[in-house]
Amino acid sequence: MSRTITIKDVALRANCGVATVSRVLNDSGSTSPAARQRVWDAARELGFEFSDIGRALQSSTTRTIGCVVPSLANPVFADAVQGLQDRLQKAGYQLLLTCSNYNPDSETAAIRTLLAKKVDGLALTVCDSSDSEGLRIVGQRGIPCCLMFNQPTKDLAACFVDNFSAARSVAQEFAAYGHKSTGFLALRFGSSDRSRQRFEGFVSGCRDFGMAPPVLLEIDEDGENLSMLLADMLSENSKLSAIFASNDFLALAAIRAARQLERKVPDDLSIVGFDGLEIGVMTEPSLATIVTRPKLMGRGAAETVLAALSDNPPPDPQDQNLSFNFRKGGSLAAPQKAEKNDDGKVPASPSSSPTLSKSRDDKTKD
Amino acid sequence: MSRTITIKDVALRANCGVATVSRVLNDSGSTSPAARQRVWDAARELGFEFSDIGRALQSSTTRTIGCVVPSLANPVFADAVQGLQDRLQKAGYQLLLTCSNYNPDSETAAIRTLLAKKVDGLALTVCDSSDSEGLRIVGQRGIPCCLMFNQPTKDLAACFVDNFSAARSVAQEFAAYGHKSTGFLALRFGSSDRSRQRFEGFVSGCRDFGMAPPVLLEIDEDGENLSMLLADMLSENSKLSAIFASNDFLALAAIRAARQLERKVPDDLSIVGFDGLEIGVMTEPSLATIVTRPKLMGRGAAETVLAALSDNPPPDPQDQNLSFNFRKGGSLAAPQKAEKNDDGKVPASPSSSPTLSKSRDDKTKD
DNA sequence: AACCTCTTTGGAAACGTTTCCATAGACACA
DNA sequence: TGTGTCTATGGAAACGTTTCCAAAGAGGTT
Repeated sequence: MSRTITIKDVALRANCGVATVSRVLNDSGSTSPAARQRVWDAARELGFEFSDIGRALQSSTTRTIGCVVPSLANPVFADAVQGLQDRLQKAGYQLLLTCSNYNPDSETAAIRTLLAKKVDGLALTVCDSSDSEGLRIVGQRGIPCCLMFNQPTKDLAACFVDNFSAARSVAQEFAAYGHKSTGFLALRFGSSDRSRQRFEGFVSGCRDFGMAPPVLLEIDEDGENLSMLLADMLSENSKLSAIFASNDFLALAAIRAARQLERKVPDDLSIVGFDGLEIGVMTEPSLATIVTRPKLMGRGAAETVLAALSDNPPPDPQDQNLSFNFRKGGSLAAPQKAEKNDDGKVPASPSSSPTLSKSRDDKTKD
Repeated sequence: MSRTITIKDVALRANCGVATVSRVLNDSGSTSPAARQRVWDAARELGFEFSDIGRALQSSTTRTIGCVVPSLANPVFADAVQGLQDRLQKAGYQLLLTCSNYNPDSETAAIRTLLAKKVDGLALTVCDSSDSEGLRIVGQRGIPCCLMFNQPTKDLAACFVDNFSAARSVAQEFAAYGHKSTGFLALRFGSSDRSRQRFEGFVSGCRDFGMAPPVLLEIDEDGENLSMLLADMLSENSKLSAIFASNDFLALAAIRAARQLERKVPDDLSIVGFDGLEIGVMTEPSLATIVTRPKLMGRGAAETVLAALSDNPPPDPQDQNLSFNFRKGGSLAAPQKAEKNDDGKVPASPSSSPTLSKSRDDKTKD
């Protein structure tokens, strides 16, 4: 196993000093044609490649950007990372990637590690941007950093959607369809401030558009026994006719759970998600949702960080607040007013009947 | 903006040599309690953190693994990366991630860059493992490396599924349903050897199970105007009743395209995918496909590389050849316009339940 | 021939670690 | 007191670059 070839070896073979080798290979400083030729030959013959470690040490720059996202399993984050990496690559930067698994502690640890690795900048999605140990450290280090999905903070830029407003508009849609009693299916607020902001926006919307305050169901990321929790929620709130889930994955899981409970979507229960995953239009029923642009968030974060690194003015903060759209879908409809008002409780038959129904219809088109 | 704190600053403040600081903070060598205390205090007061660059240079180890995948937009790769990163993180390694966008040249460039960054190991999905410049370089460098999705090569381990056999089994399914004339929808072979292997397996299966050689439609990754291409394909091959797509994304796109062409799936056209994306069970029709375990591939690759790094024996190569299953789905049925089979038999739906188009989901979760 | 200027060059310092090595002091034992 | 064994310590080298600086030589102008 041959020792790794350094600039010194090249210098030796080319019969010159290391400084000359560096100058030739980096095309900097002035060098004679003869020397250039000798160095090139030597480098080629030895199969020399620069070591970025030596370079990094000397230049205190790694051309590396750190990234922390909750998970790659959710396409929303995968897309953002893709956008981020595309843009960074074009600018000659590499991506150091870590997943926090929605855990604030791993998040902090991850950020620490990235800083120790001397990344030149950071693009982060944190559990809670308003209270993050990691962000605090980043702040005092003064290293270029852009948030993704999180709202911006006092000192940190962000590429994001206005969760509050978007969630509010979902309430408006529900109201327009005639729903009165709704629920919010949330990722634990501790692991996703987006979830909390959406809840708050939704609550605000429910109030303003004349609906009852939504029932809150906070669940873990893994979506463990969502079906049972949902059953409880529904049986305890017999009039509940619509659910807003804090992301599309949860919404899809809720549809599945509802099916197991023999609640028809959207006839018995309307469901709306958040994110606008592509797949939502191919499911049955198709998923009504807030459409966002994760890839743009990634790219935007890259732009922001790159700008900071080259001392350019940051992109217009206005442009970083990405727009959203509501997408209609088969999972949202008017409530069927079959049931009685107050006392007529719907006999919920929870886990006792695990049998799958043959859902008829099939003809609902999207 | 304060200069970055080094071990020297700590030494100065703690009134000792740098060697002592290093020993204390790394808990190596022997040190007096008094010195320990002074160093700890100094380090805390200065907010000292080690620089991994200095360490890397000196130890010629970066605790960093490089990864190249075609794209993160396909959940198959996102999952694999997630599995990879999870495992690596546990072992204290970071992930340097690059996407090749299915382009052999970017792939090579990416590998070069990662090597320059002195990654300790690599986990790669390459366009064509049998002919890859990047792999050649990796080979001569002798750096620990494991492929993902690609079949293993003479000198490189891999976590993979046997594409040939899996594709063959799809042919078998088609034949069992009574299809005679089929097509294969492929990613350009130049950008995905998986696609080629699946095609070959499918061809082999078609031959052995008494079907005509499949019509091949090779398309670009972006799936540009698939609808038109598919239209041509179908009009030129009027008897074609089933299509095998080289991945689920393509299959889903094909279903959409078929819908635009007013060809009903599966009545007019059966479609089967490859990968087993979760979402396939929630679409309408649900997607028949080969189910694989991308996350396991990622984890397996991590295990392999980590083993090599710690001089442990590599995991049993047997275990790295991951199993696959065929998943039934609404997108696959017997050809409808029973142009009578040559032998006059009515094609019977194979296996248990002949019911069409109901996703029997839920139990397939792995 | 003396003096400038300009190009080309190599030595050496610096970047932040770890670790080898030599030394100094402490202590025990004869 | 001399000798030997330990522990604790700091200086310095090494890792692979880049870049500052001084010097050497070429060539031109007086």
